[in-house]
Amino acid sequence: MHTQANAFNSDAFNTSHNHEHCVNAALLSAKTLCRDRGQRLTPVRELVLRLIWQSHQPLGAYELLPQLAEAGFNSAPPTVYRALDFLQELGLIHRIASMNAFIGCSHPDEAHPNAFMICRECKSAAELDTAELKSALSAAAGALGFQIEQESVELMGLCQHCREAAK
Amino acid sequence: MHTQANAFNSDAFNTSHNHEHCVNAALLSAKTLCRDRGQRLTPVRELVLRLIWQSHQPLGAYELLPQLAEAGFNSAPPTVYRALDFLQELGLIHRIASMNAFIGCSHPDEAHPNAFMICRECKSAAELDTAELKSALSAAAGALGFQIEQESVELMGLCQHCREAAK
DNA sequence: GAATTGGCGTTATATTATAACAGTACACTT
DNA sequence: AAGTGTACTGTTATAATATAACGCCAATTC
Ligand SMILES: [Zn+2]
Ligand SMILES: [Zn+2]
Ligand SMILES: [Zn+2]
Ligand SMILES: [Zn+2]
Repeated sequence: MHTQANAFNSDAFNTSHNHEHCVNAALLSAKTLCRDRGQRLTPVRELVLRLIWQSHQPLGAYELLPQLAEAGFNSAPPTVYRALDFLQELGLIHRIASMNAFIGCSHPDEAHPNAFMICRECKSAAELDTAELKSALSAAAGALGFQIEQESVELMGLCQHCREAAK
Repeated sequence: MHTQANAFNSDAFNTSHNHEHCVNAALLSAKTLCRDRGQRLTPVRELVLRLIWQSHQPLGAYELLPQLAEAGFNSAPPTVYRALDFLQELGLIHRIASMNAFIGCSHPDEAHPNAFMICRECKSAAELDTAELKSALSAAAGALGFQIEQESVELMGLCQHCREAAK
């Protein structure tokens, strides 16, 4: 079963759901967010967002290009990077620095750290719930006088699914 | 004052010390570690390690090339990347993915997560003490059935030094 | 000292990302 | 509706980061 509520619960590792629902919910939410902020979710941007959301695995910019071409858009790097920058600035996607790849944000309306679990087996990535994590980070850094402005947490490992499959 | 003990206390933000001591201690420690593991700290590798340690700021591979050339080594990318890979595998340096850059490890003898604070002002980076952090991460990820194998934490912000200077 | 291994030099190329400028669509004013 | 400015996109070129592949030499092993 799959409700809008859990479309945003970061459970990308559970692949046994109708992911099209997630994608549609994310697009709807993105449209609202853009309207609220006076930004335009143009066709290229919307397509890029859809393509990224369709994948549970972070996608590289150059993986998107052929799909843009297929949809009749210009498929030169600047096109996709511009869309990615826009989506990132609005908090609709995150960049996974260790992979040079991008993935949809599961709760773009609230400010939160960039924190992901990435499965080495299925390559899926899911956002980490970060209320407690954030305070642990602040405490650790604050003890050394460091004031955090932006977090990036990327945890590599095995998701539950792949762990069970490996047994 | 500056003892070997605090050469490894991660306080890269405190620039008011004789950093040459840190560098020498790191090189000495690297030599021991290599000998123990039957690895060779060749001249190129040693120079790369020294260059990286000399900087409190993470250095990119291509920043090292001219300095290798100056020292009479080949200065093509593969040379420096091979040295960097070697040093990384031995845990002597860390890669900061969000910056495509490398920095010396302040405690290469003990296994630990890749966790850094990076100052946006002075660009210095310092390792985070991670005993508690690690358990916070494991707890957060474990609650979702994710088994962490490798951590990467990169915190951007302002170090104490720059924070005080900004007042 | 022959064979094997590991490290380096070298050339070429892959991958990721941005600069710069021209044209086009949209939003806003009048 | 026409004019005007702005934001978005197309296009070409190039920068920045990283790796593949191969051959040579030096060290280690047998
Ligand atoms: Zn998010
Ligand atoms: Zn998995
Ligand atoms: Zn370290
Ligand atoms: Zn600073």
